[in-house]
Amino acid sequence: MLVATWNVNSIRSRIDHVKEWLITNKIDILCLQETKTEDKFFPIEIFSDLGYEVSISGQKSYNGVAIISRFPINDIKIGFNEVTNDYQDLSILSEQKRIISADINDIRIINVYVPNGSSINSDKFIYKKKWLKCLQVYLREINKNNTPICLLGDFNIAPEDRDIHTPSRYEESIMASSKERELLKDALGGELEDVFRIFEPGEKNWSWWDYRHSAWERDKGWRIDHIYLTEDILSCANSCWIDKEQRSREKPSDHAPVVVDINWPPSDIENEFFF
DNA sequence: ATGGCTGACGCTGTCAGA
Repeated sequence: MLVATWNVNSIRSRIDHVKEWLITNKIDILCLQETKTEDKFFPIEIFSDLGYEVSISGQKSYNGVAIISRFPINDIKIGFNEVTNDYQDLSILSEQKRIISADINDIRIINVYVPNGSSINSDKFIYKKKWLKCLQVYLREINKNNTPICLLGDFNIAPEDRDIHTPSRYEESIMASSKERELLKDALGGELEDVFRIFEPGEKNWSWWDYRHSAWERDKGWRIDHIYLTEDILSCANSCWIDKEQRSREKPSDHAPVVVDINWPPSDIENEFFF
């Protein structure tokens, strides 16, 4: 089973790329961020015509997340407030459409678009910190159910220096600061593993290249799009990769998709022994 | 790179992203 995450920077601008990529790569579950459209304008029928179910949480111009799945999507939860109700800034944190989760094939799929934060001394960074703390509460709540979790999306954080092209230039700046790295780590709580790093420990593995400064041509990127798995699915993961080719296309998103291949449901393996 | 691309909105400029 192939599960993917992709910040598409507007689904309506990227629809041809997304559709083609989905078909060519036989993706089973695709989580999108920055769809940048109200739900009424989301091109649902393009995906349903291909046999996918679609769950969306969008807003005008900014943010927006979506789950596109070949398998039935159950128990959809939009925003933080449908999962947790004991966090103080819940109403402010729910205004921006940045999180959607659902049960698919007995996995809790959690699709997030973490705020960028703008700069360390801005109000937006305060918002980012609050958002990450609320994510921690949210994940604790979902973890109580003991279902396998796949948390994926655009985290707007490079977890380590090897996830930045020139780390020395970005010490304690946005997306690289120790504070946001710590908050992300706290949210993951030791339960969720960055599956890409299980298979690929090396440097120069980026998922985002700035549109400016010829960042793509100079391969100056960051790895800020991640897939985190709980141990029960992690042990079924075969591989994880970043599809850089999508960043090289005409009119690309500034992010490339990240894909994980999982042997799921795990009973398939047992069946191979029997038959 | 002191915000130098891109997209949305809606109007020929402004905001936001990362």
